[in-house]
Amino acid sequence: MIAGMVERGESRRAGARERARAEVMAQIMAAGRRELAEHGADGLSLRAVAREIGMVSSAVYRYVAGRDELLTLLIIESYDAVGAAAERASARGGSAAERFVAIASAVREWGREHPHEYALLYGSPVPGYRAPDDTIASGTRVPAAMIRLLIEEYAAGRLSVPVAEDAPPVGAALSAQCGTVREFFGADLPDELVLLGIGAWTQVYGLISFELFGQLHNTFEPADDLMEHQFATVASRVGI
Amino acid sequence: MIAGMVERGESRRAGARERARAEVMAQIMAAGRRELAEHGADGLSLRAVAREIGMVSSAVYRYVAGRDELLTLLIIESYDAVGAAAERASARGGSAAERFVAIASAVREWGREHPHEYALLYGSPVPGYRAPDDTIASGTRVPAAMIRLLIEEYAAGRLSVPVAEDAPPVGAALSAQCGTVREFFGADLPDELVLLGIGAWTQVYGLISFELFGQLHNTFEPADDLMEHQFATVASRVGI
DNA sequence: CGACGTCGAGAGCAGCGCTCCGGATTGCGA
DNA sequence: TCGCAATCCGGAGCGCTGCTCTCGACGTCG
Repeated sequence: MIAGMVERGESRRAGARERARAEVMAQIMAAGRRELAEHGADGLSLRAVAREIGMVSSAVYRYVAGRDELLTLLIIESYDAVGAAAERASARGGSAAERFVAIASAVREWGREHPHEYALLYGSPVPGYRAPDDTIASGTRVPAAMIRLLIEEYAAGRLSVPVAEDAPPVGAALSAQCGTVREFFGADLPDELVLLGIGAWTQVYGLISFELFGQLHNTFEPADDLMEHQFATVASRVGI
Repeated sequence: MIAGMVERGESRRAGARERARAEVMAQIMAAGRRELAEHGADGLSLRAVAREIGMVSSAVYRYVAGRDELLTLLIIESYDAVGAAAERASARGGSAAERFVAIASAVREWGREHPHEYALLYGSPVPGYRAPDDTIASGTRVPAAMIRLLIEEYAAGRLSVPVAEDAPPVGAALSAQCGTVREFFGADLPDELVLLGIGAWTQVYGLISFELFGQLHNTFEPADDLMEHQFATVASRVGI
């Protein structure tokens, strides 16, 4: 048996057992992904996952601590998926404004293709469930792509700090919080531009969420034109 | 018995039975509100509601068709509550900018006090649950308060249509959708200002949701300063 | 006063998350 | 190579959920 495995090139050091375990784990994740996509976070049933991969429910607990942990794993996976989509969109090039719109559109597109996952990431947090810190690293990829855009433009001198006299002042506490963001990126970006970026991201998020959560029903639906217009407006407001 | 009721001024036409029914219904709603506030939408259990009012679960079905209907009733109630809060804030007077910030702050405050209700209204829609049209009337009260502000300012001639040459054009389809909004209010408001209002509301919603849904964790928390700054920024951007 | 309609209680079904236990299988070291 | 120990899977079971059905009791109205 072991000889056969070695013959097939399966490293004995890797451990056939670990391989099997990894495979089952992958099956669980895949089934969980399917269940999540079809029935949503609330409908994600560990028993259904077990059924789908031909296991009894208690066996799944050997791999996953519980429903919440499976949900967390899927959240991280989804954060990375939408983050990667945003980064790909940004990397496609073009003017800064075009890249910003591309990022926003990519997030929207991903959300339309994975509404349940989007809801899991950006909708109301599942009650009784506190997102562990593991997720925040993956969760910042989308806004990071936007901020990075501003950083690049600012570094290239193509972005000027808005000096509107009626702009609200930035207090010390708020400035310190902006510093946290700046520190995270290890780059220079004035408070005003950090806040401009936050405002842009929150508006994009608000627009996409309104569409996906059905708040635009009976008014701006289909929302393609609205999104295109608003994304462009935000981009021009940012000054890129 | 009936005589006694009549003596106490209880109209016989109203029916003692109907009175009792209304009272039980009120108890169900109150218990549902408590459960919702404490355990969230997912934790809202019809059995727990029944238990709380000293009934067996099946009896509750005489009053409510099911869990979804109870949720819908609570949604409408909550929409009206936050809508009323926004309208009160707007009615407190002040400059247009002050009133706008007051509306946004009122919504934020309401959300902080009723996080589960806010999530139910503006978070991911409960899977498998389609919001009936009953809710949309109540659901538009908050954005309506904001749009109404713009309408008043525009009617008073204190608001000019932004004519930035780099502003994205408004296509025919989008303009028609803006017309729907205009028609709803029965007032005059250029497309550009409608879209400006939509943008303002989506950004305010995005900001509040980010705070309440924990997306600002480890960065802009506490978020009071950020909110104050961003709300003011949005107000000044709208031109009020 | 009687019949009808309403109401609450109870039992029951299927599903859920999760735990515990027993038997089978696997892998590693003696 | 053999045996022990770790690992793993299946089954049973607990308490919870939403929802349905039936039955007895009661109020309401003709």
